[in-house]
Amino acid sequence: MARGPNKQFDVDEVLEKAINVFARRGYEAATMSELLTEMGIGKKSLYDTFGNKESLFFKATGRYARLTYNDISERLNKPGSPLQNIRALFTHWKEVNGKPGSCGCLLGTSIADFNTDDTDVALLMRGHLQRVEDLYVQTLKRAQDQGEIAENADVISIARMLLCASQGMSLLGRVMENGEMLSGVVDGIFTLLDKE
Amino acid sequence: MARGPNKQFDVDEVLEKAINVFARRGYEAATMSELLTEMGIGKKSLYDTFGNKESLFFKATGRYARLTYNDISERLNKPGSPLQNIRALFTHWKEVNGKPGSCGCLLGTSIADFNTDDTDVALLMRGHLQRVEDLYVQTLKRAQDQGEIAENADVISIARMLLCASQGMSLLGRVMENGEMLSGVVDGIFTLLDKE
DNA sequence: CTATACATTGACCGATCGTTCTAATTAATT
DNA sequence: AATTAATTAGAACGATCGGTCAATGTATAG
Repeated sequence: MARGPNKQFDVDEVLEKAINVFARRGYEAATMSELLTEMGIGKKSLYDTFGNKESLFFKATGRYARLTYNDISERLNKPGSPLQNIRALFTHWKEVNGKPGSCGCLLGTSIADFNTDDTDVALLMRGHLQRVEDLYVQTLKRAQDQGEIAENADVISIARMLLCASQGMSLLGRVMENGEMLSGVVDGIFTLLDKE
Repeated sequence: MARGPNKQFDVDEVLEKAINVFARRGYEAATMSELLTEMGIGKKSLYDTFGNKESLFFKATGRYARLTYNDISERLNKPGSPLQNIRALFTHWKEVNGKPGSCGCLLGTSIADFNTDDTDVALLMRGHLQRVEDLYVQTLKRAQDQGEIAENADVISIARMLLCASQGMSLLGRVMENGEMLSGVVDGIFTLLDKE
């Protein structure tokens, strides 16, 4: 009950909790009561700090996109084989999304859930997807330089296929109870990609 | 205002309208008023015929799954090259999902939106995905028989990859305004698959 | 010490949600 | 002609939604 002139909670920390709720329940289904309980802060604090629900969602997706991009970037830019880095990334996602109760990618589920007509959220998502696509392109080009895939391979198309598959994986992970399906997906991609 | 003892509307026809609303807005965001307006029937008729919102959604997804399965089956079982049939199917989806304002696959968006914890809807979705996977497997096996892909190719994994990619496509189609991205996805898949 | 900024709880708001129900109406059946 | 099944519009329901506000308390800054 009242803690003085400094915020008594870490903004990023409670935003992380909000991300979890939105990812698990979806934008519409997530109620403010749920968010409040999970975030563990007062109603007034929430509205003062994050604005209304849509604004909170925008901040949550923004943070999620930033963190996700950094994570992908780090994993793809590890030293060694670029192609193996891609494979390791997808294997990582297979494990994360294959767990029972996995919620998938907040951005992916939000594309389906949030009305993306022409709001800021839609722009945020397009920008994120574009940047991740670029990460794949750069990595695939390095794979070309190292002779891992064919010189004349269409890296942009392959990058887009990877982007698409990653979203599909997080979606399928939500509904399939065992990770078997996702293992197959990754195998399917790389039995093909390894032949390049 | 009152039309006698026979239903004055075609059940499947208004269910089709409901499918559109759910696909466009998502389960939670779609309100009964919206559904009523779009379906063009009275409130009592709706509740008498379809039960409550969840039951209506279940019937809508059921019909959608059935129609989708039949469409896929028909396209994959056309005479000629099985591999080309798969490619034609994905090219078709590229065009459908690439259109501005496309809503994507009702089942895909519902996976993200509807709470799939352990309801009938989740079972319906798993069953549908499994059946479509089987369609791909059968088609890929025929492609093997005809020497279109390698004898030792892991057709189950490739089938799962295709299933995953198709869901990713319908998701990306919702948020990307131009079909360029999806064209790349299809090209990416088949530049790889053609090498098998 | 005083003032200020931030916190908390909880009551409260109007709007809308999904749903039920009543009343009136119509057309086919018997 | 009477009955029955299906329709419609619309009133009304309690619940819950997102959001606001007032009252109160507390730690820091000057």
